[in-house]
Amino acid sequence: MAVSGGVTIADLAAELGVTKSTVSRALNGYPDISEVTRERVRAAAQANGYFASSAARNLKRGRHETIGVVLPVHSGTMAQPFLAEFFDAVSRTLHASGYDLLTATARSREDALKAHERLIAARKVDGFILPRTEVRDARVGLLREKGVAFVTHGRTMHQAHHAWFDIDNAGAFRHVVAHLSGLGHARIAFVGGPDSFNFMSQRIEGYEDGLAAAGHKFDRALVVLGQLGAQSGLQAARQLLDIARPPTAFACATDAIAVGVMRALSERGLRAGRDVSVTGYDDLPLCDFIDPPLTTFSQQTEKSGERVAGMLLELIGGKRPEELQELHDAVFVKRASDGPPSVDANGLRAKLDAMHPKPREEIS
Amino acid sequence: MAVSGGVTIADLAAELGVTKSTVSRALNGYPDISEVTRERVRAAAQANGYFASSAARNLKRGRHETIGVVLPVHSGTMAQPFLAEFFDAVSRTLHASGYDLLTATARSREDALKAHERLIAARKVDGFILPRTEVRDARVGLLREKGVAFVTHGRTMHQAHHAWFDIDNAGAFRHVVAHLSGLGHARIAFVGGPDSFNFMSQRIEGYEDGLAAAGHKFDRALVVLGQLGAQSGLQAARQLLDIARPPTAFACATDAIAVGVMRALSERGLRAGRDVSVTGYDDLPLCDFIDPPLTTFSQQTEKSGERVAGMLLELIGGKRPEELQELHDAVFVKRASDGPPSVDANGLRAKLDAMHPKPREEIS
DNA sequence: TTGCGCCCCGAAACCGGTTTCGGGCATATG
DNA sequence: CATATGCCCGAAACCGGTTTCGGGGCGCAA
Repeated sequence: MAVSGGVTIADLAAELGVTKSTVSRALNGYPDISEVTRERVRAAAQANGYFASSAARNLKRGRHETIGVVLPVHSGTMAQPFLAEFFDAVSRTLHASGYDLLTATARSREDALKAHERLIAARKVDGFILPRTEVRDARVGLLREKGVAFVTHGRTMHQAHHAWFDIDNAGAFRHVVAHLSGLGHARIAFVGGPDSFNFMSQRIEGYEDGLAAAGHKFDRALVVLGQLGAQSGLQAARQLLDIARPPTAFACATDAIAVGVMRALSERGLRAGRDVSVTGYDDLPLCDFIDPPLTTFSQQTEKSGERVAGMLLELIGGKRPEELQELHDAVFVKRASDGPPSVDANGLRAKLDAMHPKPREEIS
Repeated sequence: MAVSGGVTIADLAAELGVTKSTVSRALNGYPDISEVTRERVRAAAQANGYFASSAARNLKRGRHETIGVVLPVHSGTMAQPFLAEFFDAVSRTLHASGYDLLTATARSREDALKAHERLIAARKVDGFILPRTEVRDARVGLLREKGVAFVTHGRTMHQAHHAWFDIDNAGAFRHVVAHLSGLGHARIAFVGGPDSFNFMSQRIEGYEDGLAAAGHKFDRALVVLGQLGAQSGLQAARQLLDIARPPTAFACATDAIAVGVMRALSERGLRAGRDVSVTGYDDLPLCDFIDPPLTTFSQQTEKSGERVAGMLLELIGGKRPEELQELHDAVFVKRASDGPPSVDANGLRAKLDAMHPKPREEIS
């Protein structure tokens, strides 16, 4: 029931009356093979469905034509909403160069490190893609030490010394703060997750820069960092609506968080896009269908996947890491969850107090 | 920059003053090695970070300790909402037996077939997991012909002859129809996707059986099969709300579809859980946070992944496919999008006509 | 003391390719 | 006509393991 032994290069050579070396050279495009022989070999290979055993080839070549990605599944199940698209883009790009994708998952940082070490030791991969970087990321230390090729999806503390692809998270949040400020919001909250993630610290940075650019002063009380999921957004928003001068706009670090925030709003009788503004980030497929449709940012995951994979192939091809560093823009997707504030912070406080809504039952 | 050549078995043998064969046997648990030698070898391997090259080992053994899964990314981007969890479960299970997971993506049936053929020919994998089966699935034909081990996630036309893991989709929809009927609904719609998918045809079947069991007659006009995403649900619901006797309950084949349906309802001034009932299937993480929280089914993707991978390992281990066929139950997750009908079909028609709401702008 | 068997381990073949080295043959050159 | 040159291709080593075969040393019985 295992994979049946296909036709080998020796079989093919015997059938053609030549040696293995001739077959190998013909198929691999070596110049010292006559065109007629090459074509004869090609035809026979095609006819017999011959395909070089990757194990045998890799053994000699020292390459494996496989790249690895171990994806962290801790830190919330909503962690990788666009996973399929990203994989698709990566897979297709690698595929075009004859590479395959080996995936593993890790539930903790230690798991992730062990997974990388094992894959390297077993010589199963030629390089890695590192998704979801953290500011100080142990994986880059390990891979640099081992001398293994890798490109990160997101920058790190050591970004100067490795290949990376990143989205301009800071720019996106500068933009959204400017946007909200332009609509008239003076109290803009940031609802995010752990700032150990590089993308999160960048979004916070963009938020702060945006506030400064708009001439608003930073208020520590308006920043809540919980987890990445909706549950965390729900709790954060409840908390933010209870302060003396509540925010009239919520810049959320992820769409999932935004959905949680919107749920907290409806608990209090508020509606995003009318009473207050809510924005997200990710552009989940469902964003367009929730009520109101969520204003957010699109990551262009497809392009990201293509570039990350492409850059890794170039790196393996010999390009220097310093030449392989790309920053792309997130695109703002305007929908209906934002708008001018109906009242200012004090007015919102009064409105909330006036309603005194009976809180709904807790969401488990 | 490629994976640096690690320590080889020859290095280790030289250091220990024994031959490669001794090292190999010691590490692989052969009985004809003295305990002291075995321990000496183990210690040296540990100390030098020796790990057998998988390419070399596989070349001789004919196994690859890798299993493949090519996932279809056509048919809507929402196709695999629980992908990360599933991968995690599969990956961990395989991992525990020393196997790795090779993934590829396919944008069409032909792509998928080609991907399988290539992986087999290159002898990169020992077996496959086939996600998202179709009723007549070309992949099972190919793999059976090639004699490659595989287990499907979902049954097929040829289920008697291969290993499969499936969720009782029909049972779930029998259950939800009984539930809605018990609440008093007499006109229950089914909003689904292409019935070429095996899970879809099973859900339809369960829906029909449920209607029969409840004593309702099947009405072709209440079944709309579009695509799997929210957009399709939106359109289907619009259409269903326009018929003479509209449904008071919508049993949706996926959560994404249900979200689209709920959007159509709010367009017409209706609210799920109060005016009409809506149910989904998948239990997406966001289901709990949309308004109202969506009643749905959970697939227990983690257990699914573990079993699928486990079954494949057993199959490779020599077990017969006929012994590896498991059907599990989906679990009903009751939330707030369902309830007794406020009016019957005629009443709903009248209500809709009375409201004459100005339709909102189209969702792109 | 010799013979026999058992416990360990060394020697070498082998897996299926790639690559280095070298050589035969035809053609160009002196 | 003899030699140099270049085009093709065969022979064999090699990649890093696994596995088969065989044999040395030692204990034990005859």
